[in-house]
Amino acid sequence: MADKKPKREESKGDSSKVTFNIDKAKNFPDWYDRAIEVAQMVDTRYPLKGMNAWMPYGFKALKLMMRQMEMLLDAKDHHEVYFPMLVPESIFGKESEFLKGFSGESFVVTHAGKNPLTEKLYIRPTSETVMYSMVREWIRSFADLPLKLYQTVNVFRYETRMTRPMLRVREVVKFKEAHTFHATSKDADSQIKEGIEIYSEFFDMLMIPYLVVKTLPWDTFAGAEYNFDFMSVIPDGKGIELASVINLGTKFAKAYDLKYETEKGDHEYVHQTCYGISERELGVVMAIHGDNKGLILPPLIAPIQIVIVPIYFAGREDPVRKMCNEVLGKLTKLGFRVEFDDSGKTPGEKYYKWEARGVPVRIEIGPRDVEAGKAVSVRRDTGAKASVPVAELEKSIRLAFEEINKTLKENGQRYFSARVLHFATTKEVKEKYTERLGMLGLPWCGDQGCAKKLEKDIDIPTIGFKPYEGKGQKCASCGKTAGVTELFFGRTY
RNA sequence: GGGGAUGUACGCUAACCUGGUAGACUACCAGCUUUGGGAGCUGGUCGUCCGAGUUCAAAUCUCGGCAUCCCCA
Repeated sequence: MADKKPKREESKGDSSKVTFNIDKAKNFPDWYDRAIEVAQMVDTRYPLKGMNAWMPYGFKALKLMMRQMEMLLDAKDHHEVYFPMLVPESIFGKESEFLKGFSGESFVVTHAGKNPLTEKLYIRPTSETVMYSMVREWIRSFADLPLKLYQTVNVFRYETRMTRPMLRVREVVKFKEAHTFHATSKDADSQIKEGIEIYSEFFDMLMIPYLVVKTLPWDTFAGAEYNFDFMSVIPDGKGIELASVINLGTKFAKAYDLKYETEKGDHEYVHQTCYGISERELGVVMAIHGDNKGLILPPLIAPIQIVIVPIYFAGREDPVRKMCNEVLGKLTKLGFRVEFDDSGKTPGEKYYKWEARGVPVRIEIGPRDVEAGKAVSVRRDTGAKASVPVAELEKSIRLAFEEINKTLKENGQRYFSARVLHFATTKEVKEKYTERLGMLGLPWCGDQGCAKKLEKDIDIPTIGFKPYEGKGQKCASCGKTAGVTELFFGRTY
């Protein structure tokens, strides 16, 4: 493994200098570790696999991101709740498919001090079982439905594969899981649509490009009827699941006896959905948009949106400091998250520091600016500098934020379209998909045998499928034209 | 689950093979000085993963534990 903290790269001159020099497509793990380190997102030194300490800056970014999701959920009548972290084995094991899927990767509490517990306690790997055993008491009649809940909790999964901060962890931090309860299967289906809309809006806000696919029937979430996955790609070409929107049908309702009384007085099982996101999303934002200076954060979730760097000269500090404070006060009042870096470091060092953290806009103020009543504004994404009259700073910053968003969105789309490829036949895949990076789609008739055959043929695992825009595709396996969808393949995280 | 590698200061690394004063860089602290892209000078703080064994003497050799990383299933 390369040095974790190599010597500074040789400078090419001015703002083209970088903090480190790692090709994130070729050597993603090293790039990602360095980016996290220089941005002070999480501290990876805690001696437990897959469990990291969140540092102030990283945690603020995470909270800002999660706040957006809360606003989206609240706007659609989801209510926040909290359920316990420990689950008695008797409750955990009620839904057999769920038990099969999750018992192997759960941490289990067996002792209290030295004394063995009479019943094993599971630490939630996700909260279906905990919540449903209680919500059973909360739902009496059709008038209680739909019930849409969410909670923000840490969940624990004993990952055996390699872990990576945020992207794959054993302690998932601030897992935001929504669980909904409905009278009919039709209602549950439309809730799935709402879930997809909420998540689409969320990922659009974060400038994360994605693909929504339906998971293959033999590959659904443990205990689910069907689910949709939001998939993106990280720079090394591996697919990554951003989120899953899951229709649980009545499987859990039957296991946990979740019934409601209908208008006629009958008792019916409720229909359920669930969907969740986690810290992983932040990791993906960093991975897709970061560069060799560090992070590039969308202004929406940047803990510091604007940093003010004073340029002092001996004996002339006061007017500069005064103006910096004025600008700080003015911008803060306008609602921006602003930092005035008045530390004793040199300007250059400050530039590197705040660029590493992905601060969208930097304002430099020196004696020249004070005299002219101007400030220099620098964009993190492009490095473009502009001298702006102080009176026009607000306007200029708002415009810069818009442009940064636009740039990130376009970069994201370009990035993604180069990594999601569409083919008609396996022959074409073998000829053209030589680097085997990203995800690829092939036409598929819907038959399990055909999917397995294609998977084996091109030696890349299936991800999920989605309808084609047009018509006329032939299944790449059997050649049938009826009911053909695009089946996606890719190596995933 | 199977295999391999590694553990020295916040970080990176030297000394380990061949046992004998733990050293450099970075970071951090103090002072001076400087500031439009990682300045400099002086001084200072901090370290051999844990346990056992061998030895006059262990960072170094042996055994065990713990942790991390990598590869394979």
